[in-house]
Amino acid sequence: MAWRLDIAVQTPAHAALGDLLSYASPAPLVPGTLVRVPLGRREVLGVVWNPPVSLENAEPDMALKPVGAALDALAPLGEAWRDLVAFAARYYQRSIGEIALAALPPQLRDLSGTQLARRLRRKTTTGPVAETAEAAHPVALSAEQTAALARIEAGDAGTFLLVGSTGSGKTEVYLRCVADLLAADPGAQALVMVPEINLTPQLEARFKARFGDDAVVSLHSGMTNPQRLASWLAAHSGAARIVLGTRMAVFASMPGLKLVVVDEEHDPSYKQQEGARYSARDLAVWRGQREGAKVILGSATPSLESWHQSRPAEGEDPGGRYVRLAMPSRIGAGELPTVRLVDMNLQPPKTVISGALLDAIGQRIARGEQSMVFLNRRGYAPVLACADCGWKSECPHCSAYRVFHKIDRTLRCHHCGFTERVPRACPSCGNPDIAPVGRGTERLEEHLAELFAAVTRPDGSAVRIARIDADSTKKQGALESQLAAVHSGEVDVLVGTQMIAKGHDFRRITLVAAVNPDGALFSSDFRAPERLFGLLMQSAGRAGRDAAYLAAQGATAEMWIQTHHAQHPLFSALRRHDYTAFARQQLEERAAAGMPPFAFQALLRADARTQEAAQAFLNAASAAADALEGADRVVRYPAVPLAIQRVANVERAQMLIESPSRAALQRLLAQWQPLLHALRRTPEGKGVIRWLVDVDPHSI
DNA sequence: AGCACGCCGACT
DNA sequence: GTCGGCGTGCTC
Repeated sequence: MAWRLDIAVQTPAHAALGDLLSYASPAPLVPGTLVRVPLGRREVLGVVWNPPVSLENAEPDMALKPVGAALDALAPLGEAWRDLVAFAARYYQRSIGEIALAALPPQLRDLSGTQLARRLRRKTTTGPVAETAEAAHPVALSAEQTAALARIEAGDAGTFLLVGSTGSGKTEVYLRCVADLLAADPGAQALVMVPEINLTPQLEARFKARFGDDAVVSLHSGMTNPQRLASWLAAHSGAARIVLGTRMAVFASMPGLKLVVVDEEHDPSYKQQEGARYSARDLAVWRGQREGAKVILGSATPSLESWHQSRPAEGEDPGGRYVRLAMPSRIGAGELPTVRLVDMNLQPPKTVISGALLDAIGQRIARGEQSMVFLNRRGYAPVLACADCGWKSECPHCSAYRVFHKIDRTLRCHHCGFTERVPRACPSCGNPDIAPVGRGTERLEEHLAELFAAVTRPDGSAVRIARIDADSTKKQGALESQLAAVHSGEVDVLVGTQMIAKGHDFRRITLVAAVNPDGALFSSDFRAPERLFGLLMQSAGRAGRDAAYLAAQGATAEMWIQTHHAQHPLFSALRRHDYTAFARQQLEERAAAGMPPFAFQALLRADARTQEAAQAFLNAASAAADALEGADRVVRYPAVPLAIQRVANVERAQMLIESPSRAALQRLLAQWQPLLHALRRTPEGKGVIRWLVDVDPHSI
């Protein structure tokens, strides 16, 4: 008896291949089984997707290749997991195989069945969660935490938006929720996601302290392949009760999943920006509903989408898809910092740090407190320019300037990576006097060191300034050691990019300053204000996290913002720490303009050798869509170049597609896909290097 | 995506 | 005379 198996293999949806490939098998392998199959001249890993079909009476219309070895030491991937993958593939316009194989640990691809069996034997101890010292003596919950926890635990399932200010103890609610769940159900598993790899170690430490080392595994791209495989296997077998990870963890195989936590759910990192452009937060919500698991979305500044979808638990206004739970008070932390706006229009021209802010930082240094200065631009200066001829440090391959990095005297393109030594003189006119324009974290660090050269710490030693950004933390372990220096109090002033705004629990910082946040206020990206508000609120949350310390110091926590637009409503809401007012104002604007969350969007992007070719493809695609069913319910905007039009000598253009109905947008995209493939073979598709669809794009 | 086959420039 | 550039085409 022979069977036909439909198998998902890693082929992109771009190819002229069907989604699933069919193979012959002597055995009716069940869906979810991992198999090795021949594809062209190589052998690849695949997942049996559909129930086997008997070939008994079938005509041999196509010679099917036989499947290779099945990895039968491994339990087949469950139906819920396959549903999640299939949904993600459909929704984000990718092939099933692409999503499925990307969701599996890479090492599974080159491990033989026997090797795998050996790995599995090594660790499959499903035991009760260890009683750790911390678990035996949990901290008392506040009234707000108790209420939120009670509401989450009240029903069997549901999605909750936990709106808690920084320091309100959201993590403790997650921990309790997980603890109660695991105690009540010996087979239950919990998935906890954080936006960035950097945040996993501290979360892991906290969960392991509570639940023991064996109960917890991590899943993120910073791990080695063997580590990832081990974690994945532990999750898949149920041995790991808790999986912590970044967005990729949303696809972890967890047969007992009962709870999903998405911490800092508003964070843009949850949206994958390469390959399959999925939103791990949105998939987490879908997965929770599909599997009957509870989902907790946590944030101090929720995404406007989530806010809009949610309604208060005790409200007169029902109908939200998520239950909104508020935890406005900080626990063990001081009051939220006082927000001080510095109107830069009233400062002398070219002021970098206003006198008042300098004084405030200086006083803190003298008292032995720490300050954090935040500037979202790494490098020394964003541009190098010649005052004589007007030459600027443009990247020859991109429509962007190369950033001046003084440390190694290079000009570096942050888009394509092209790096050169800084020229001694202007390459255009020979003038030796070329100067940096604007400032990045490197220059700010240097500037602050000069300004505070004469200031001493309480013990009489010199001021210590540190910088944390993507450049300073490139080396393995660099971030950890730099953070440790801040925690130990060695550092007085910490300069950095948004990397330092997120999550880190600094106890002695009493002042946070954003020295130049204005860029996002008038950005062409309609989501920029939302991101800025979240980032500033999050940054503010770094100050005054330890009430006892503040009291001992007799200090108050402050958030300083230097701006040329002090009257902007964003800042007035920030000043009151009033997310609700900010959200209301933004949602009114969005509603009036028919933008998300009141509309649903997708982008069609094309990359080509020339801008004309890229746009020609998009225009042809748009014309082709006219004939599609339901096209009248979807608006297609004209093709435009991307904000950074050319990267690495590739011209980029995009077209926005929008509809008030998600279903209508989805229907159009599904029908469009085959037309787009076909278009590449036409004259309009000539010169197109690649095209892609981005559903629910984050930046436009 | 891989990985082939297939035609045109600088090297043993 | 070969090694190798990446341009089209195929993979159940």
